[in-house]
Amino acid sequence: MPTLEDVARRAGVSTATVSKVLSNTPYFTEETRQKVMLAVRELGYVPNLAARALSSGRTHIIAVVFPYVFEAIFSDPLTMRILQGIEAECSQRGYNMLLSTPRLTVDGADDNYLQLVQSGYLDGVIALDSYPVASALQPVHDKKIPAVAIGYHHSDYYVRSTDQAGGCQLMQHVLDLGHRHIGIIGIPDDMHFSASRRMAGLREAASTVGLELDTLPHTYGDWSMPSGVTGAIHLLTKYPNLTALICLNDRMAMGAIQQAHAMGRHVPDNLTVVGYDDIPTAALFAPPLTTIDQRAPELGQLAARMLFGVLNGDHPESIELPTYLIPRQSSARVPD
Amino acid sequence: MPTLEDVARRAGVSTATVSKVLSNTPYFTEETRQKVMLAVRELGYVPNLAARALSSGRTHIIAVVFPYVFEAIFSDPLTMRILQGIEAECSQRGYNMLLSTPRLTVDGADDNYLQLVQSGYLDGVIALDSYPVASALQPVHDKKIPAVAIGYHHSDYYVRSTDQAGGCQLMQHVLDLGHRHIGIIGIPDDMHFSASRRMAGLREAASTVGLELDTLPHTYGDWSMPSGVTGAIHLLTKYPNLTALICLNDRMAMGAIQQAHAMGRHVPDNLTVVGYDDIPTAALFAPPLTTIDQRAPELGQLAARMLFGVLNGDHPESIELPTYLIPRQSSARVPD
DNA sequence: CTGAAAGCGCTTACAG
DNA sequence: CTGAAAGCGCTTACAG
Repeated sequence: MPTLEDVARRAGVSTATVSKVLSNTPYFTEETRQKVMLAVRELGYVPNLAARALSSGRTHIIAVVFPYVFEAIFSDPLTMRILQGIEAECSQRGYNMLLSTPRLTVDGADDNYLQLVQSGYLDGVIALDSYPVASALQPVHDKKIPAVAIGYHHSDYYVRSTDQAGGCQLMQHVLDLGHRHIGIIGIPDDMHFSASRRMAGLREAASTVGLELDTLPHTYGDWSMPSGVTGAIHLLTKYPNLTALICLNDRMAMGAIQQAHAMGRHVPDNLTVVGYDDIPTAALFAPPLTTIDQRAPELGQLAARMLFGVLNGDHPESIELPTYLIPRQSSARVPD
Repeated sequence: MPTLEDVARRAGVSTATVSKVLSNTPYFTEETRQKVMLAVRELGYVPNLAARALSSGRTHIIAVVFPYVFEAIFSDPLTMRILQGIEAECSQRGYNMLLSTPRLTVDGADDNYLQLVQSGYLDGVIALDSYPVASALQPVHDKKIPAVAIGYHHSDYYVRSTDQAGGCQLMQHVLDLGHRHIGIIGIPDDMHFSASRRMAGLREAASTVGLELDTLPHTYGDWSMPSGVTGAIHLLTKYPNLTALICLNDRMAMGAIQQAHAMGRHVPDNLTVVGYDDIPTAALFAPPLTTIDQRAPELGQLAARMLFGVLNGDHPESIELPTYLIPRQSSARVPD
């Protein structure tokens, strides 16, 4: 492979000149620039990024950190849509995206991840930071690498969805349809910040009609569809008079609906089931799911944009994205 | 950050010694090793990967290349499951995964991608290489970077699914149920190798009962669920006597089923619809989808394992993974 | 506007 | 078994 030096020799200038021309420093005669660019083209020169990284301290690599906690993140459509938003922004800016999926426990992240963070490979980090168990960004902050959190851990820069407002909208919708016998399929307490905020939203809305959330039948899942099945079995068996099920994400809602049908309940005539996230399948499920859109791709894109801002020395404002109720056919008025 | 030199000074040895101890070269007294490791720990030393990359020529980064052709790859569950398989293997081996999503056209891949490939950042590449329009691996091969293809373009090392056999199984299943009025929702010719192989499989099985595939009603989609809806509208309107629809992937099949229901056809009593891929939602759809399992995570994992083999100087055998028919409730005997 | 030279932090023959 | 020294391919003050 041709090096900077080869280019310099061919163009009849110094390596310093080539380097500066290539990095678009001003103050060069048009003639010099031409000579250099010609040599670059003739030689098919491409800079060696490792060398550039070592001498400049910038790698043009950012890490996207999606910790493993509950289960395979790759089967979570929501995560993937966030990733999509980040990717769009990175590829446009010519940054490379290192996908890191550390295992996160109370002891922190795994060693591979820690090594990566300290390796000097990363110009910046975007992390899903929603697990109270530990902050994926802690080691990143320690190393003073520019970072933006998607979530609730402490971080100078973050984007997040207004989860509480979303929970509120969801409960309000169910209440507006006249339901009072409502079951909840949630996430174990203190396992997930967003889930806790959504619960807080449910509680807030419930209290406006004098309903105490903690008195409602509830059970826990792990975001997966099978856990929605299990949750529905539990709730519908023990509390057959329930007329509505609120699930903290769409996949659990889809599992719950499937199970409800298997148990002879018809959604929505006989049972209202609502979800959260508006993943792509939600609209296409039978019946189409009433849910909350939290604009996942936008979340990712804004996080990336914010990181690039920080990388440029800006101090962007952190962002809270609003949520939107998407009423579809899985919810209906309570039967008389 | 402490450097190798700091460690050497503290341990009272040379940098060469530290470097060799850390890379597990043999021939060191236990005492030396101890001294070095102690200094490493005391200083919290972590190697600078850019420096290591520059001097050793190895970056410990592999690129996972998923080209954009049809649409957002991140909403394709199949792609995500392949990624999951690759990730599992990489994280176990301590390799970092750079996710690259070039735009692929007849003119080849975009410049960012080309630059990346030539940058010296990549120890190896795994690429989805199924688009006849261009090989994502061409520039990688040109640069002589170790690579494995998931797909059909020419490559020394590849993994792929036996798509033709899968197509065959699928058609056979439909024929076994007595269907002869069969519509096909496929992919435009020569747009996707796997799709073409699956079609070849359909043709092969059809011919065993004297059915000529090209005489069957067919239409094209783009893998997406909405394109399955459109395809079903077209086919069911123009050929109301169809008793079965074969779709080349699950998402189009789900779209088709939804549309069939909207048009008053009942699946499977009144219409059989089958898909391909066995994505996670397939089992949970209403009705659960009859489909072909092509073991996507395994595909990814084997590709990664193969790449690491090549990186170690092996010459692993390329692999074809078998497919499995998964009969569920979206297919049934043709009504009398 | 351009260049000489040091330096980024490692690894790797080569000696001993 | 250990070390001195060159070299990987860039960038960046510093001079001029």
